[in-house]
Amino acid sequence: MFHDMLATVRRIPKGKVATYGEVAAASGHPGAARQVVWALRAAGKSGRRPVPWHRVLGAGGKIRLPGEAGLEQRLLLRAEGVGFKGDRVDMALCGHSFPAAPAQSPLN
DNA sequence: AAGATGACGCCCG
DNA sequence: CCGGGCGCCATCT
Repeated sequence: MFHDMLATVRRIPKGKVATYGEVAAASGHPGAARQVVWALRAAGKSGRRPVPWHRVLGAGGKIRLPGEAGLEQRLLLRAEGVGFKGDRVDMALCGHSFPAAPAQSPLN
């Protein structure tokens, strides 16, 4: 399950970002933003696949990561060329638009 | 099975 | 704009 979230997060291109809610919806689990969190947490612990966790933000482009991790995330994003609006990420510029990938409906 | 946890999201004050 | 509270959903103990 969290695998879906991680897969979606991995699809976020460099220089772009997405919110937990977006990732959840794009993963086919709308409303399961918390599962994205859980997935990223689990990924950071067990999995250590190149999951661009830093490209995942809270609604409005707010960094929800506490402590140094949050600073780290900001640095990484800036390093990728993500535009910032003060402490917030400029979603209007770097907000990644998912191809609407409903995991249940590959048909289209 | 019930209770607790979480890097959330949105409404209200 | 910020803080607080409640709801959501999957997983773990």
